[in-house]
Amino acid sequence: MTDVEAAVLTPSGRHADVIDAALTIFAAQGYRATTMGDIADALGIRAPSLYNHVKSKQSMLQQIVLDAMARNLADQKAAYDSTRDVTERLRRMTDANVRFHARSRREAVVANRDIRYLDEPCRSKVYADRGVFEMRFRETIEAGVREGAFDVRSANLATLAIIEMGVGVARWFRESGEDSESAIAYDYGEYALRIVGGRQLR
Amino acid sequence: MTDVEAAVLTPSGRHADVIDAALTIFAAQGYRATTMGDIADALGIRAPSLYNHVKSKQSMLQQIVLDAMARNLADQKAAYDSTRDVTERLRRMTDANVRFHARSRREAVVANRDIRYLDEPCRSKVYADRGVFEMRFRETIEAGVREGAFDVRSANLATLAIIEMGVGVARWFRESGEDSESAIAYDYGEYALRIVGGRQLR
DNA sequence: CCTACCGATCGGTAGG
DNA sequence: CCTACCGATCGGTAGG
Repeated sequence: MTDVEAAVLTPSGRHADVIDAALTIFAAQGYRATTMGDIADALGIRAPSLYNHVKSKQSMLQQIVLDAMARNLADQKAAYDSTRDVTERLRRMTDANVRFHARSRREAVVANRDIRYLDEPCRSKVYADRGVFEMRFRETIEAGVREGAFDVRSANLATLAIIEMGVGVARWFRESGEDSESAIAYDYGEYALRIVGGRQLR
Repeated sequence: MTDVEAAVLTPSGRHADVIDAALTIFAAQGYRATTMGDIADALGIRAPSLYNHVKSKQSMLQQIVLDAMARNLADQKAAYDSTRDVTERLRRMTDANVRFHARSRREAVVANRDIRYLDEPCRSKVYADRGVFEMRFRETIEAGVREGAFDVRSANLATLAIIEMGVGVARWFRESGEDSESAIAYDYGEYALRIVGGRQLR
């Protein structure tokens, strides 16, 4: 790397480095139990130096959670828009949710566990996003029941069960584990269709 | 209540009152964000007075989590031992897990979210208990696959999906909600059988 | 990016 | 069950 490249990359890249270190430590220890000193240690600097790159501890949490929620919602919307068949739509939304929780484990853990420490209006925004997220599953399952493609007593309960099993992936997934992200996403897509009583591939 | 009854009940009942107040506030705010002053406020006393009833903030967390884990494990074991039919066994264990997470919402939230703040050797004990808990599901599903009662690619993935959807109940269940504890327990029992490809009642 | 430091908060103890 | 208080920690600022 030339000096010019370093001069250009370092100022902009440093912010991302700080956020990434914060993300790792927030996920491992919890937001409230993480000190600015912990984050600084991970970067080999002193705590006050962090304030050259981020505004506050709270601002890091907000960036992490808002960005993660936006990505999960965008992936879900792409899955939703990719087909008009309810069976395929439910499978693809479940697949997207599982992949998000496998790829963005740290973000998912922090967003779910530390959402309560978000200052307003950020916290309300995240709850609202979550409502939209749930609604797309619920409406898809309700549509499937109306069309006769699915057979389940409560679309709401099925929605919550399908979402929660995907959220759980963030808690135990390891890159080095027995099942690949794709294997898990595929199987969980099948589970979702089984839960709602829909037709499956296998 | 007579004075004698009050004299007998108050000293022993006070410890339980403190734990219950701590449990409510731990669940709402998180262990690290809860101060001894918060718990004292809920009881109408001053923070130092709490130490007449409990040893420390940490000891309250340990009692709450250890007790909850023991109850969930005991309920699961009763379900496991109540039948030798794998289908009925899986249904009943799922039912017990859902009922635990609906009845002991606060305990479940604290146990799952704040387990990392448990001092050793308590933390290791809880992880070990969790291993036993998972193993009973895994073995039941594996047995069902061997017997031909279930049809699922990965017993491990099905185990995690079934457990996690039950854990999720603690996050949204309300006594006043649309579905009763029994309705949810029943439907989730069906979901579990559907996930593993087993026969269902409906 | 650093050192020095401030104001606030917290778990727990002393002593009654 | 209380008041008074201690030692430690923390997020953030000043000033360089």
